[in-house]
Amino acid sequence: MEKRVRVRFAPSPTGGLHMGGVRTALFNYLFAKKHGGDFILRIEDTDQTRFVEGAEEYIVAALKWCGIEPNEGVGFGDGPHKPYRQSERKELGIYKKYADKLIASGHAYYAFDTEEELNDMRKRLEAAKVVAPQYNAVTRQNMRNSTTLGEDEVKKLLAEGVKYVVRLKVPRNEEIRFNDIIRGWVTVNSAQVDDKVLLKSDGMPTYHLAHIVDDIEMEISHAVRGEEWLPSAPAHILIYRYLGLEEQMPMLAHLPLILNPDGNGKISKREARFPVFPLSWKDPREVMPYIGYKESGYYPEAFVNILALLGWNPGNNEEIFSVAELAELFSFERVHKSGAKFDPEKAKWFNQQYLRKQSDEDLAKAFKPILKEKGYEKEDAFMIEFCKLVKEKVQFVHEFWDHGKYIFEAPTTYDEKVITKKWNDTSKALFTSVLENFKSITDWKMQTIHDSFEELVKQVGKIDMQLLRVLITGVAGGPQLFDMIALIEKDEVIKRLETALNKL
RNA sequence: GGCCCGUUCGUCUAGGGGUUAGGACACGUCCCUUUCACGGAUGAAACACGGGUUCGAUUCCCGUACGGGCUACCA
Repeated sequence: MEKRVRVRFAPSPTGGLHMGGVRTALFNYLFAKKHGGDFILRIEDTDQTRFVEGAEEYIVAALKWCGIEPNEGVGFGDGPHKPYRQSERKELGIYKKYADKLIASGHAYYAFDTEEELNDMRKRLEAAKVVAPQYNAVTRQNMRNSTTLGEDEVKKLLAEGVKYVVRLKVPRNEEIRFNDIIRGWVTVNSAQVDDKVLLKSDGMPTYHLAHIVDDIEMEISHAVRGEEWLPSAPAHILIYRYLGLEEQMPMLAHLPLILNPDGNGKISKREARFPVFPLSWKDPREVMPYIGYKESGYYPEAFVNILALLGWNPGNNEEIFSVAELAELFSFERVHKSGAKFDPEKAKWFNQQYLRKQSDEDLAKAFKPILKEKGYEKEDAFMIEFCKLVKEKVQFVHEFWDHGKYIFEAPTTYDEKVITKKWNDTSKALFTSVLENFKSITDWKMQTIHDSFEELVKQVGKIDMQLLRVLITGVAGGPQLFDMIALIEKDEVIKRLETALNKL
């Protein structure tokens, strides 16, 4: 029988969750949805030295904003496998049990080496031109551990409470093969794998032990994680094997990385000239907060859509997908092997697509507080009409201001290019007649203004529309001219025309 | 350095033994609009290189180059 699909997103709370992490969470979520399975949030807080205040809360909030909510785990309700925080699970003795089992079966051992001794070992190996110094089948023979020390000595050290770690006893030369859903068969020789620390001297498990124990105990069916874990996967295979759990081992899927748009390498929060966090993140160790996608004006649906198409696509030419559609379409077979450079320009385009789907009413509602900040308040009908007029020019709601502020504010300067090119001796008389014409209009509606203007043109000849636009708004471009004039309202238009005629 | 993974327009990608190698973003031109944008049309733009295998390779295999990841009592 097929195992029930149970996947997990298992970040460590060492900082804000960035877009790479969100994408990993997303792919887990989509896979779970697709197969009617479970999606779990597990917090891997086994490194006490790297714990960052607020990180866990941030992870939960970010997932909520993105709409990719786990149905089990920290912040989303306990399931049958609680607790979901590894520090709490450690207190329950869960990991030690497994470590002891490995020691008992001879697949792990105690190591008493101090930091200095480890450093000395590396220095010695480097001096001897060993290419990759590591604690392994060869070097462990010269170190202080339970494979070299006598049984009595080990017992004595343990009884004395001497600090120790538990290391995995990796064989000297053995082919390790595993089948990655995305990458296919990967083969590594165990000589490349070091004797990984399983239990640290503070009693905490390392990632290597903890995630395996938890994946087994939480009945995880697929371990979906970033490519950076590929090199340590062989060690993980060994742990499952030595625990006698190879049969229950989750399927492995290593996701390609999201790379920097310029230059290369993994996306880094420091260098990026675009947001890397879903929500703004204030690191307690740093002064400046990092602005997020949310604060930059992105819709969560757009953000998720962008992420989904980084390293995956459905195989057709479509690009706009809701989360539900993505869940329907998703499969690991269509996930790439190679990393994807993130393109901030295309990200904006995605947001624009989602903005256009919004109703004028919703856009008006969203823009209202921004306008208020600028010092203007207008009734709803006005706002809706305004958004309708300007929406096709913007990618973000806050851009309504940049592209439409002249509707609220009279111009202080006039587009020089247009004025130099088009303003001449006859202009003043011409636009004075426009002013008079406008003054005579009683029914200030787009069609009426337009018709009246047409009549005037018949009498006085061609009037430059762009010049008219510049006199009223100061800028050369903008939305449909007569729609805009109607929106600005009669008194204001007349006032602006008078001012312009005086100034020019 | 070593190991692992990868490589189709600038970027995201489709495709896959025989194609005019398709789409999207960005860019150019034109049309629409008495403006800008939207929209439409169109252009420029790619199979990293070298060897095989094959009647035929961008597609399969092997090398090389390049890129990335890992190389901690971090995840």
